[in-house]
Amino acid sequence: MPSDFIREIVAVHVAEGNQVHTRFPPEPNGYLHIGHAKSICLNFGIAREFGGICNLRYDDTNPTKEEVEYVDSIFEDVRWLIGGWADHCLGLKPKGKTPDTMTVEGKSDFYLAPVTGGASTKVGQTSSLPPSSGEKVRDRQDACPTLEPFYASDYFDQLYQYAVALLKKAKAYVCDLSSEDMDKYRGVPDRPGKDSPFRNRSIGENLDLFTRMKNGEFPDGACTLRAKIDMASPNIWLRDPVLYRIRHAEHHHTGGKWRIYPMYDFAHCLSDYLEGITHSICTLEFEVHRPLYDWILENLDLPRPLPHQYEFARLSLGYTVMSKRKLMQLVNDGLVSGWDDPRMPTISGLRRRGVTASALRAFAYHIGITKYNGLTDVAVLEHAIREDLNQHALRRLVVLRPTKVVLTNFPEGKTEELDATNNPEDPNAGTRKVPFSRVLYIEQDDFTETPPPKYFRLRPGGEVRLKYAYIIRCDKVVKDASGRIVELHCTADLDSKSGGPNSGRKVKGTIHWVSAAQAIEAEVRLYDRLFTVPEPDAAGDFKQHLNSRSLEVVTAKCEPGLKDAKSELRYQFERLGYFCLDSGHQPSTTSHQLVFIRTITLRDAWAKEAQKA
RNA sequence: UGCCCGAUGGUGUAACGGUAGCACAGCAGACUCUGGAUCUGUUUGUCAUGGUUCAAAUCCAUGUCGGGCAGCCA
Repeated sequence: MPSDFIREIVAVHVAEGNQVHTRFPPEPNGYLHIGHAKSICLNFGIAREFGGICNLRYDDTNPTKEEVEYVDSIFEDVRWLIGGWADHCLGLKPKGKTPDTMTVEGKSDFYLAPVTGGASTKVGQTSSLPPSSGEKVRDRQDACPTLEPFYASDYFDQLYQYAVALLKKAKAYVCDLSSEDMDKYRGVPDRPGKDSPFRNRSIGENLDLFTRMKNGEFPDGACTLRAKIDMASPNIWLRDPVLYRIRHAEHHHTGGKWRIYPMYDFAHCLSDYLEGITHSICTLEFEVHRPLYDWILENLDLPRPLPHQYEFARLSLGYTVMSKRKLMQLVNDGLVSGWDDPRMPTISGLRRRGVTASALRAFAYHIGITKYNGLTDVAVLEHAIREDLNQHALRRLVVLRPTKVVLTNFPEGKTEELDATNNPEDPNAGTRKVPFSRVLYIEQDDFTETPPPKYFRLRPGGEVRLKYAYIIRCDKVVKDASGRIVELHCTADLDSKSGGPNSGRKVKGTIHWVSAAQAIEAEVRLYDRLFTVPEPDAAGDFKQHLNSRSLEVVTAKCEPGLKDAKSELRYQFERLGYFCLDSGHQPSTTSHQLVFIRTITLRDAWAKEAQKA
């Protein structure tokens, strides 16, 4: 079980006999990325470890930036990530439900209870491999018939009433200052601001003005509702922050009902309160907002226990960018194929790439939770991916860049069926048959006429074992007029067959191969990291550091059984890497029936050795 | 030059006044019909200076460096 400073706080809270209730509150203005995955694993992990619930809530208070496409993708990504791990902790609510009015300690109050979404969300997989990776939620009704995530926008009525309550206590006011003037009045961090000339309007006048704001009597920007705190505070966020602004805009969830929309600071703490959140966990940049979070709740004189905010460092990953703005730029500029491009650090991109949810969770576990802003080495992610895939991936023989081999002493027309292990890490995975015949393909890299030191693959006059088959010796290199290798003539040691009585003879190298007659072709997309430098957004335009070779497409020769490859399975093409079917692939885009994506290469000790030379 | 937060090997993290540990990466070796996996060994660290204490990564002070805050974004 992971341990960090936030879990320590939660543990104390639980030891005192309290329930834990967290929430994951994304704004639906883009796709979720691996940084969100860190937050999801934290919030749902805490709920899971301490017997609590974690609500999924859209923080949708800005209608001009949010879209239903993002609402849907977020729900899908969250369910995929926590599937088989924390479904039972997922807090949802009945469709269309808004907060109940209740009385606590003689005070009128609002509350919206969660329903744990486990069974009803149809994400019940327990394996680390998702049954339908990357399948879009095309029909929102279908995805979850009776339950849905929480929406901050479902609280607009209550939020409005809380604002009125503040107004009645003379703790807020309607301010007519333009945005530019407000900037001037705010002052700068080391100089106090000055009071707005509208700061001391009467309660009656404020109430009237706020009502008229709500009724849409003023244009965008004409005025705002502000908290009356302290224009001289050293904390900028306490200098009479804006609570409501006017936006004559259609909202993806509330439609045309509202002309005023609450700001994050006002909506977030109260949404937490409404849902009975105990620990409101966010990233470090909100640390300076915490006094405001507390101020709003405290000054409303609420009857139930108040939520508290805790902050941790967001994820920075080497060789990638994380901000939604930059990711959106990559999408909009056509630099990648979409939010789910396999090179994107988005959850949907990683999923399409073949990364499993359990690998992502393992990654989140390994990086930990602190308040230190560091840069996490991608090697940690890559290790988590390989470790997970190594356990589950089915081994298959595929040649990415073929060189033809003719076994001159093997009978023409003869085909043998050889036994091959499906997964040496998992005896239950069994074996399969692969055809072997006179003409084969091997990897171009597995033969050279000029072997460097320690090269122990095939060379003229040298021997290698063909995995699961025979030891062969290269007798002759056949070239065309331009000197390009056309084929290799080899002889097989027919006494060396794998599993046979005389198979014990050792040779230095073992290589993979595919029988030419039975081979099937597939398009294989070899993805590499998107950027060439560890910190693409450190300075200047991050797009300058795009890796021009982040995608290479080859036509590979595959063992015939791969025609039945399944998108929910993961494959290891032996000695090459981990691959999966492209779930985002549209059949019309290629002449090949099969399209594989390389999730990640195998660790390659030879590449390191070769580099030394 | 205001306020808030942070600093432990190359990287990320643990140690909660009492032996600085783990993971990744690196290096060396064993094993291997995947140069994968596995196994073994191993290099490298408490930002600085003072103070408190029998004892400080930990507490205090000062400094240095890094991050955040001046949207009617979240």
